[in-house]
Amino acid sequence: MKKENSAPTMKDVAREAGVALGTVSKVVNGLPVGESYRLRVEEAIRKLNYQINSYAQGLKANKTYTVALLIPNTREPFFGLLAYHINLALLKRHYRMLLLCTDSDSAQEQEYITMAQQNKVDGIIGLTYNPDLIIEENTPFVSVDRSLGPKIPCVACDNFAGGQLAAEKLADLGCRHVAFLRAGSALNNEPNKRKAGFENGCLSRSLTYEMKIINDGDSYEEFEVFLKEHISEGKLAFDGIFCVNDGLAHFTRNALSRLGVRVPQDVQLIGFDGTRYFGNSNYICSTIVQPVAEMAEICVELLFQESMTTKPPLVCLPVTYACGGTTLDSDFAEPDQT
Amino acid sequence: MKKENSAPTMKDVAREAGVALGTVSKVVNGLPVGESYRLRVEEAIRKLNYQINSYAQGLKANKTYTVALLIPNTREPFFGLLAYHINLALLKRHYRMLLLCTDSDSAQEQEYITMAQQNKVDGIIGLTYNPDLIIEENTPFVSVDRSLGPKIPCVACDNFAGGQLAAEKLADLGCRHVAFLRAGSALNNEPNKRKAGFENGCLSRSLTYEMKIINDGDSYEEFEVFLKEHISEGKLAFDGIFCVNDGLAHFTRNALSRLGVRVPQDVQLIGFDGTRYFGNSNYICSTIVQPVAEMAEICVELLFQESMTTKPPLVCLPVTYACGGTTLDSDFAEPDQT
DNA sequence: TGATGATTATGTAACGTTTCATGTATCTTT
DNA sequence: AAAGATACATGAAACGTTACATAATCATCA
Repeated sequence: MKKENSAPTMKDVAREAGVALGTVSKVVNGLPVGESYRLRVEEAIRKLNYQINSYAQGLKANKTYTVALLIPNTREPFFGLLAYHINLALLKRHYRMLLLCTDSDSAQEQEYITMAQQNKVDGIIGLTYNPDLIIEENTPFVSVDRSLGPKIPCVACDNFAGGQLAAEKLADLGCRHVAFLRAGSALNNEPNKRKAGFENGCLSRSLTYEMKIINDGDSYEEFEVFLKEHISEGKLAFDGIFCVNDGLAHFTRNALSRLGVRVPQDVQLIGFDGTRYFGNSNYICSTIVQPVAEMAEICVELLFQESMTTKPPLVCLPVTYACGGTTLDSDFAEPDQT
Repeated sequence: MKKENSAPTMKDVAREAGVALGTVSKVVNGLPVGESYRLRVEEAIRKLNYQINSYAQGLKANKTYTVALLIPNTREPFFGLLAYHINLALLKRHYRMLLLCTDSDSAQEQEYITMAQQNKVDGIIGLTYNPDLIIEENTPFVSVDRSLGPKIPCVACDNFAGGQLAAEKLADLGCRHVAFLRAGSALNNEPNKRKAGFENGCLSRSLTYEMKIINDGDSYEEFEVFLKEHISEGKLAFDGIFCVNDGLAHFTRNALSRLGVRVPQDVQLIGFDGTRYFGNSNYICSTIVQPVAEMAEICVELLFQESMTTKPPLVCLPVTYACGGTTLDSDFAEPDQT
């Protein structure tokens, strides 16, 4: 009767049930308690609609069952996909996830890392391309898609093999002269690996290729100009194009449509990432699929792994190819994982 | 010297600075404190690298500066976009966001609502199509895109006007006979409004139209069959198509490509949602754009608005049209907001 | 029956904050 | 110079939980 509108506490439950505070705690935590006591406490919990206060719990235990995810955004499909799978992997283990979209801003990233520490999160998973970020010593940290030095484990897909696979697929589909398009920060070394793998694949399959690479801040229009320059008498010089990610592939598809080039009839297009529109089908484009669900699982496992010594500095996962309507595949086989 | 590896507390700072506990608290919270004291405390904070423990703070204040977002996933572009903007709106106000992906599972949704209460979040923003969800009384709740009864405020875009706008745009672009495609749960009444608006627009602009509507669980293949049935002598019966969302529009585009129908040359395609691949350009398709950033802002404002009486039961925001390469627009004007 | 031991409930201290009543020092005022 | 007013530092109590030392209960056996 003392408190009017605030939520009931263990003390209230104890009074209601006529038992001691510690007994309620034991019941709530499933520790051994006499049967008659347990029943009375459970009855009182129901009656008062008691909910445990996990912040008091966290204060006492110095453990919060919360992990922070630092990611540029959830708006670009690949990031959204990754955030989703990391969220699932954490919730499965009864961990909560704090989302912190950084917009790839270094200052924001640093601020949010501090914020995460203040929240006493049990760990941080970060997707950041900022090389000189100060990572907290005593908070476990796992990096995704970008190596941040030998002390911090990194989870990524096999970007080199992915580039190679793209070249091989284009060769299998009958291409002879192909193009590689790439945009994005030079700081990020992953696209470089895709490029290297692609070049390697072209060489081994005797494909000739050209490249168009633009820097941060440059306009995508340059790609359209590049493509237009390679059209003569209504015909594109390439019969295959590999784009460094699905977003660029999508842009390229629209550009080709504007230029009157048909996809996949005139030119076949492969992207990278494996982003989709729905659950189990409908890839944005034919693409090299990153095993995002597995990457998320491994991130979480690595984060909770105690001994630093056994943590590998880099986990590199295999990629697969999937048809998404921008290539002339006869098989429309869908890979198993989302 | 007492504690070896645990983080420094206010008590440690007070001892280091030679002041009282309460003084440290005031300095940390920016309350008035004598200049000499402030300097000593700030020095001690730096020296010990003190970080406030926000869980102890939350316990004391019964306020956590945390909001939970319940959303089916962040993988589908529209949800990812919404999550991103809500995250931004909360972080801007120095609130943290707990992400809870529900996969539209009612049991999960209920479980996560309970979880959110236990975390003593200051409010919940939910995107759920579950009509019989038990919403906690004392935790502020705002619904997005779906009305959950008169007691819970809902934020949505003007779906009726959006459908109407789609019809008008197709008419402006020279279409005469168009189609409406729709999939998804019948529980969700928003697509129904889009349909009603579209029909209304077709009537007022003298467009003839056909519809293909499939139910939950039905295969998207049915749309492809429908389209195939409306092709005779290589020509599609429609010169314009309106899809209930961008995902379906994307599927339709691929299906048309398989059927040898060119987009936008042979048929113009408009989706709904305004999802993109990059920040400020590159819509997935020509589309009716939901003002997601504004919706997010209003959700957060409504959540923190004290008096229930002034809370409107439904906030309905205006939509715009944007070209995304699947229509024959002469103007490529981009709307202002992301 | 009374002592012994096993079992289990009890109640207090502690986690790191904030708040508030108390006390001390400095400054005005006449 | 003394007294009242002001300003501000102090330290204890409280938030809701867990853990541990203590106490109470009960059954067993000599």
